[in-house]
Amino acid sequence: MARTQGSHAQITGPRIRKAAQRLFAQQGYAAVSMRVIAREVGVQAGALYNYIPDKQTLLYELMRDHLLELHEAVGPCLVGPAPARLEAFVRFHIAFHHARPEEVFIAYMELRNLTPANFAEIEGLRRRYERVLAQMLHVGVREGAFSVPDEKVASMAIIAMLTGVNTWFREDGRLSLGDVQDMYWQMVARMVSVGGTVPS
Amino acid sequence: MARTQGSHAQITGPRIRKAAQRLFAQQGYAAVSMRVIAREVGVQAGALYNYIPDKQTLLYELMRDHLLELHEAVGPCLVGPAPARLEAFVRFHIAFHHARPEEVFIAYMELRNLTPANFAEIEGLRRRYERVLAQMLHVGVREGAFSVPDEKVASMAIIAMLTGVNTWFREDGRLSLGDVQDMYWQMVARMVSVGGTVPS
DNA sequence: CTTGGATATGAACGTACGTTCAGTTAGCGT
DNA sequence: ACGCTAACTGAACGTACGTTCATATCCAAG
Repeated sequence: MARTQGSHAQITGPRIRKAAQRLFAQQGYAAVSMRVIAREVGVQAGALYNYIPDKQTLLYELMRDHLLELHEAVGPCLVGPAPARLEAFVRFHIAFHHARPEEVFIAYMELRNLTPANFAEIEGLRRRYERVLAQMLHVGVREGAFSVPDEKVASMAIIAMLTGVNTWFREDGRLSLGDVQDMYWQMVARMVSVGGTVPS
Repeated sequence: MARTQGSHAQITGPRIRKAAQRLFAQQGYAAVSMRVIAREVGVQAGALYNYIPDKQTLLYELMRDHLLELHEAVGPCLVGPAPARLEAFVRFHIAFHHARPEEVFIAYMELRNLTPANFAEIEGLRRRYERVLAQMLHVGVREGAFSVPDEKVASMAIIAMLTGVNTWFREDGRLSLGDVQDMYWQMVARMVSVGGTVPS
């Protein structure tokens, strides 16, 4: 047998990526075999190599696509006065990451399974995103709207705290995502002293 | 050959754990074989089973010991007035985690490689630590020293932000660990409104 | 109806995995 | 001096790994 009924390339390709994404997030890159991904898609392992050069590239492209999408999506947060931009960023980061738990998980957990060259690329994209927030804080501080101990440290602190939402928030819990966005914005606003100076 | 010169059980046992810790942190549980751990210790793979029942238990015990040590070490932070307790907690969490990057990395990244029973145990210990901070905030809010949108959410936000230090802080960077502790305490203090009310 | 390329199969490659166990040695207590 | 046992070796178990490739089938275009 070969080429089973109704099979098409434009369907199999994306299905491989989706299956790999789900399995990598659930069990980890090293723990998921090509044969398991293939079974999930409904083909034999050999067929995967019509769509990807190897397992490593599959992981790399999942991460890269996620980060490129992140960069595109954060664009609209970069207009308006500093406090409004920061609020938009906080709400955006929470919503974007909540909508893509698998991509986020992989992008954070599987960095060490990348080859050095691929790691450098992904790390670069991640750093670029962190600089978006750092720059936002920098402008706000210069304008007198924000006050932080250190712009880079504050941006790392804020991103870590926002990304952390994914580890505990559940859709069916006592809080809605909107509630969580409100709370985190309130905490971040206080942290950077939006709307008033805090005594030392 | 058997039993090479100068080998002793009370040395080999801890060496296995140390080697596994380093390798798991560097390459991930699934990517590290028993043979590699054994080579690192200087024995054959079979000898490992004089000290551990299996690979899974080795991972579980590394995580459990780390979390138990964390619980013991946080004890001294639980005395004094609420703001002092919170400051002690912030400084403690940063210092404790900075001193144990491998243990921290494993405890966060390898949860999904635990069997369900082991996962439940580790998750319980992690939750208990989170409740330490949540309780601290609860008391502070009741006494009027703190103001947060939600005690549980704030505790998750603070822990995520503090743990995040491990992902970027380097000993040889422009900041000392003391600088970082100061900055994070300042940000956390503002976040929970220590020392003054912040306008909405 | 024929044909050719796209799409898949399934076997095979060499290597590695976690774990067990009979056998061998080293060093201690006596 | 010597036996005992803790400590370790090295081979073996069955299974799985990522990747390649000759082969087979399907479908669309002519």
